[in-house]
Amino acid sequence: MIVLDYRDRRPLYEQITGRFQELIVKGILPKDTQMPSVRSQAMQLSINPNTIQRAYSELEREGYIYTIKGRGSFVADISGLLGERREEWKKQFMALVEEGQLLGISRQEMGRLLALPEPGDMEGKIEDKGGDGSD
Amino acid sequence: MIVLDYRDRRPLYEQITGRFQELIVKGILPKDTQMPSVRSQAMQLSINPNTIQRAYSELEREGYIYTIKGRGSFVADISGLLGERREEWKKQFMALVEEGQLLGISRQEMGRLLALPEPGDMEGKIEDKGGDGSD
Amino acid sequence: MIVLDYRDRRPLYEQITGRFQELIVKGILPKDTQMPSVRSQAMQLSINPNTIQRAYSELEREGYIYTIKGRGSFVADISGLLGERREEWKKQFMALVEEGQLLGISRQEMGRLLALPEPGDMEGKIEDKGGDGSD
Amino acid sequence: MIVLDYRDRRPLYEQITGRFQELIVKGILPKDTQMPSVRSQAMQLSINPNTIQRAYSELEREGYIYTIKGRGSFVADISGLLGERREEWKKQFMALVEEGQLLGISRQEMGRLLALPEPGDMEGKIEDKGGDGSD
DNA sequence: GTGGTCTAGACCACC
DNA sequence: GTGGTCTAGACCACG
Repeated sequence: MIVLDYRDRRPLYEQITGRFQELIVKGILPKDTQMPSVRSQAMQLSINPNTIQRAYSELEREGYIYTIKGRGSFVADISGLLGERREEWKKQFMALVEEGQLLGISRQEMGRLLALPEPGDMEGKIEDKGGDGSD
Repeated sequence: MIVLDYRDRRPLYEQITGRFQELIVKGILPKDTQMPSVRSQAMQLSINPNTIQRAYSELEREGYIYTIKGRGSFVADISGLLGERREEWKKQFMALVEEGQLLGISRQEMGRLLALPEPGDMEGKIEDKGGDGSD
Repeated sequence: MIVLDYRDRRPLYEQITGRFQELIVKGILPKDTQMPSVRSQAMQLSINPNTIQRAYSELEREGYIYTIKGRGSFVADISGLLGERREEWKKQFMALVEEGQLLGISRQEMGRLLALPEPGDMEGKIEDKGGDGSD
Repeated sequence: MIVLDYRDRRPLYEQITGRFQELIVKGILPKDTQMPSVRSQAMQLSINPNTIQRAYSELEREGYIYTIKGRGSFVADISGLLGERREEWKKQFMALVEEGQLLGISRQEMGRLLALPEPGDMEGKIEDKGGDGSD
């Protein structure tokens, strides 16, 4: 379910939280689904349990999962949460847009930025990083 | 040069800084142009000199103008500043866009938000507000 | 037994659950007492049976009542439940108090907050009052 | 400035964030004061830098400090923040109080809880901690 | 030098 | 078994 990209400059824990958020928001992981245990997930990705722990802590702090000590972590009910979050996001977005205009960036230009694919999305492309999987 | 909008919910000093930023960024006020003195500007707008003072302080803090004691305030050289600012802004923008996608907001939807005029911008237009369209 | 307050901003079902919780906690409705049927209660309050249904579901989920299909709903044995709940509540309370102190709110100030009646509490008293003092 | 209490069951990083919050809220550490570096603070307390790192991350997330990479962490301007936080806190407090009343806990009883010294507060008295004033 | 991330391995409390 | 905390030590990017 989770794939790590070591070429991505974002930290691992952030890739993990992002991916799980996506799965939860899209409903692929429904409410109350048990998350993989910290240790099993760490083994499956061949990384340190602490990294998973950190990712899960973030997810819990942001309301995407809830934790019962000794039992595990579970997908939270985000139905109410999402609406609020989106409103909050829109406010921030509009504020940033206005600020950008003050810097002389036109809305048209912003539109072009939106159309851009995310950097790092087509990883293999030009340089390909050479040694990649060396470790 | 500056017009205040008392319907705007933003504080006056913010309207003023915003407007001056725009004028400076667009090159209408070129580098080293002398800014109107605090007192004259205050009189011209019929507001308290403290408000102008605060606006100028903000502008100076943000690097748009510089002040020589006893002489007045002048438009700063923003050629270098602007590039950095824009880069910084773009980073923030792209980060916010990605965050929005995680909340399930499509880039298309963001585009629509961009197309919308900011609220408060057209106050005169829609309701027509009586005679204000005159200017 | 139940009085609705349409001036209250809380949803009706929440007013109902709250009131029943009070009645059960205070022992006015002892263990195994049969609850009014959904339909009769709805009629008595002149509201939609779904609202009562939802209130009862909440009460059941929280352990205040239990339901026997085809027979009705009955007040549960809360003797054990209440102790746990209270302990849990006290933990939360003490945690919140400490957090408040970190924000610079003194315990004395908190005491004053306690002395205040909650807003909206007296609305019913003034006008309607009705049978509330009955027990 | 910071003293750790190993008898306290709270995690170390939480003791540290709490103590710094207090120092910042009380104004003992004014705005823009540089925080001790992660490594120096860790050495001074004889604990692992990761623990300090975690504490500082929390403080930054909560708006008490800001960080400039490669430069250090600094006390943030909390003047605006505090008011909002307190309002938010009061809402939570009043909600919890109401919930407590539903559980049959009187406001008087809550008042008594407020008067209680925090548990773990007196520990130092008995043993006196020995020679802590060393620095 | 600074903060930030990650690993490896340990111990605790909870259920 | 589960999550949560902590240590020790490493490497990175930034300035």
